[in-house]
Amino acid sequence: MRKNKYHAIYKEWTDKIKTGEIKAGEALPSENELAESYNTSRETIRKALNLLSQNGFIQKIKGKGSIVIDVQKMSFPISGLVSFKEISKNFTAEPITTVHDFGLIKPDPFIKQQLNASSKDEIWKVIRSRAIGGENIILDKDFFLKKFVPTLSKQICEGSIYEYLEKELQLNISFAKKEIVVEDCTEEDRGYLDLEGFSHIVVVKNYVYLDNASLFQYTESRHRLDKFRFVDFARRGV
Amino acid sequence: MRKNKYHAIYKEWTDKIKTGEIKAGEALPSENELAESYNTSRETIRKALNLLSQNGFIQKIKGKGSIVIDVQKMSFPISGLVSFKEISKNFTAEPITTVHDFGLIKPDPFIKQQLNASSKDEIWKVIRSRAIGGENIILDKDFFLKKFVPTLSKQICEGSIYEYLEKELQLNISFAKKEIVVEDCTEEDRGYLDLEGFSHIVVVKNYVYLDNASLFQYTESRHRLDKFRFVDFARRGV
DNA sequence: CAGTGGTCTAGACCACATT
DNA sequence: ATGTGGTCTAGACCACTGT
Repeated sequence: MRKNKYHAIYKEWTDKIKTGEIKAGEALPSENELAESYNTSRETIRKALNLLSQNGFIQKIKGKGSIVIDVQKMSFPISGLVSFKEISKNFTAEPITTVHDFGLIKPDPFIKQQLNASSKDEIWKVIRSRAIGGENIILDKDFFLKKFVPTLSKQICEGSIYEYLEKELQLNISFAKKEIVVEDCTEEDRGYLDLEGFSHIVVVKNYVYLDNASLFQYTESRHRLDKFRFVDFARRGV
Repeated sequence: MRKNKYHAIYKEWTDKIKTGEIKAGEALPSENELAESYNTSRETIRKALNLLSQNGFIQKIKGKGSIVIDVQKMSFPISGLVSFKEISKNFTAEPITTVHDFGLIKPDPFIKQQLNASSKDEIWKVIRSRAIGGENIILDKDFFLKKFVPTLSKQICEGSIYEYLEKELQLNISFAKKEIVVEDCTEEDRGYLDLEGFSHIVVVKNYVYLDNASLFQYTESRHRLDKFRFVDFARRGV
């Protein structure tokens, strides 16, 4: 995909780790050896290794080397910015998306605040439920600023909106701020989901930004308690 | 603290952003200007700016510059590896820790598996509740491998175990894998917490590793539903 | 002691945005 | 054309680990 040298090296070693060609506890070749074998400089190797380290594949130990971290302890981190399509790969059952509401709206006070929108902005509102194994367990409420997403259709919403945004509209999603809380179920939740008597629901609020740092989407992903799972890898210190 | 040049520069600019000396949307000086003014090389400046970018302070835009991200949208990310003491800074009320159980145990099958421990390993078990505003809302269950933590006392557990581990024992906590799920309340939860009728509880499971990549702690932090909040900053892509 | 990763330098060329 | 960030190089010195 990208033509970065260090990214290619990163990819090559993530593959070796994922496939088990290198196992947890084993060491990678030293930075000097890698620099030699890839015919590149050590700093470039280090960029690749830092990526591996940040993403939880290896631990670098001064004076010793870079050793592979056990990646089995949890199914692999799917944290960060992931769309429903990516998440659902981890399920065996076939997920089904249903679009319940789709259209252009004027911002109500809540959305206006979430998206830093003005009263003149128009906003795409999309309400979708996600069924896995025959049960509707996730309710996704998406709001996009029309000035960044000029066109959208119900059909696109039945597939992957993100694929459309990135491939068709060439939008570069760059980062997101995420908040996870538990709320009381609403009438809307009860209407669209199979709640099985649960009175609360896990809400993941996402503020999504483009690469020019403008906020363009606010999303609430509402998960039935018993089906919610979030995994994360974190390095300590600044 | 550390004497890294790039880390010092990083710290200097996080301060300027946090205090509002530079506001969201404004640009930092260019990399060349910064290199000049700090009398250092551009690569060193870039290491500092990459830290700012990874931690959600700035967005770097090719051809334009590094602009400050709005950091108000959510109270500042306290994600990743944080101890209870750090979390509680964000509360106004004074938190109170109570140690309910403290001692050395032989691993039961569950803990054995969580810590990859052998039957001969000894394990410190610590059960603590956290009260904020007079209500016990968090139950922390900590398990440490004794081979990494030779001595521990009830008194230490009443304060910050992490401070003890890092300052006294000189252990370098390096990274953690985290999992967030919702479970049914247990009798233990009901015994130590003020649950107010909630039947479920948010469980944060933490697998904590030292800088030599050895797993030394497993922790379950059990939060009352209405008091749980997790925030995160994530950049997209590999 | 030799080998490892951690930091830093002073250059170079590129892709992109602005004027 | 100029200035910006993104990548890459070929060195250097340091702190740490092993023998």
